[in-house]
Amino acid sequence: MKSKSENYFDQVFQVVRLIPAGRVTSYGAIANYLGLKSGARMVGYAMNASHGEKDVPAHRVVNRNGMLTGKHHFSGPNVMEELLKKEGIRVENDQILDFETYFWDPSKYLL
DNA sequence: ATGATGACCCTAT
DNA sequence: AATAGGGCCATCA
Repeated sequence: MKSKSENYFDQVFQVVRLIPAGRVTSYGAIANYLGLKSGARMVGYAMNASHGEKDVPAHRVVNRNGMLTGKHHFSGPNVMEELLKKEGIRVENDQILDFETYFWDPSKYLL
């Protein structure tokens, strides 16, 4: 059933898996790196499929605003921020503090 | 095939 | 500065 669609998600999974611990990135950054014309929306959709994957730290992926928009999609309501806190990232009110400091740009680091 | 939804982003007022 | 709306396109019913 997957066919080529799986390849599309695979691209996103690859990048997300490459995110170093203690770092975060945004959907738009991934979409930009992969050149996804679809926009950041499909990146988030791919993350939804990442639920079945194990090595896909979706908690390290947040929106452009550094806000944990997808925290509700995790196993628990506060799982995402808890994971980020364990990584050493400060999270408050579903938003990452010093987001720019922890931001990890794939097109810049993966180069 | 159409309609509706969505872990978003950008531009305009 | 803050708020509102539109656009992008893949997946589901």
